[in-house]
Amino acid sequence: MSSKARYGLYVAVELAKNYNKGEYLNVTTLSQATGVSEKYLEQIIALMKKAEIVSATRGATGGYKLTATPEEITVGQVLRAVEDNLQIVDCLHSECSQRGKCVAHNLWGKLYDNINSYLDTISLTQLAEDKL
Amino acid sequence: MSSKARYGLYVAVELAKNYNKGEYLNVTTLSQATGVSEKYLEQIIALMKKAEIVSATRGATGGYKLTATPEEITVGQVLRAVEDNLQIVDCLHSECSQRGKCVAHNLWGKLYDNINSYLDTISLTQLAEDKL
DNA sequence: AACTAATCATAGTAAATTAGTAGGAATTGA
DNA sequence: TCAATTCCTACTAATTTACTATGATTAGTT
Repeated sequence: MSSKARYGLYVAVELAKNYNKGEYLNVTTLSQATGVSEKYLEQIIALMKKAEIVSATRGATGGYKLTATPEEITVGQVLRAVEDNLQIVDCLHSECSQRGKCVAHNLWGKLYDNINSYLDTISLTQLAEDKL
Repeated sequence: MSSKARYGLYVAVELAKNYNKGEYLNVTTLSQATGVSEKYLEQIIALMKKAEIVSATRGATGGYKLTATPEEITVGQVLRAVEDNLQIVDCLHSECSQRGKCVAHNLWGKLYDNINSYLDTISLTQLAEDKL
């Protein structure tokens, strides 16, 4: 797992903690809470936004919030949004010249399913409360 | 997963196919069977040997064979031997200054356990016969 | 004893990836 | 209009990956 995965979880947990307030948290606040630079967080949050885990408002008073409750959003959603390597190998979800010939290919597919079904059992609430 | 993981599985499957003959396969044979260079395979097999999945004899007529039956050896054993990244993050099994403070750390541990317990249900025989 | 075929050990390297930094455009509330 | 914010994209140093290369060591054969 890359630093993006870890930082993505930090951001998600921070937004989860503040979810009931209904406010948008800006990147400066998130940077202070997580200890990650604002500029790097922007890039990571952009991926989460693309995956529709967070929504944003721009301009003054802008910021980010979760698009669903922390009970509904899973660790799997966050990691798939942020971590390219979660797909195990590049050829798994693109075309692969060895498809069918490579003994590993099907294994990677099954492993991917296994990992994701586990990660999707864990909500942000569970992660935040360390109830794994 | 790196190329070492894939090639490690190729080698393991090839040795599994020839297990009943009881012979040692040399790296030239394995290279031809897998399409991977001899020199790169040597390095990968060295890791498998260190993990006691394969044994070797040197000198003329030397080569490699599995240390147990293909039914007994699991895909998990091979991948742990060969793939550093299987441990998800470096800090998981070494000292980590953030231990306890980092919400991700425990998750990585649970994920690691989950992945390995899955991979350890799959034998080389199953992999070779594509019965996942 | 010499020869040959093999493993074993380790150094080196080009390409790709990671983990950021940096600059500035676009947006929006006051 | 101004100021605070997100959004977009280019750049870069350090690390990792995926090998290649060289040579020492070992052991069966002649």
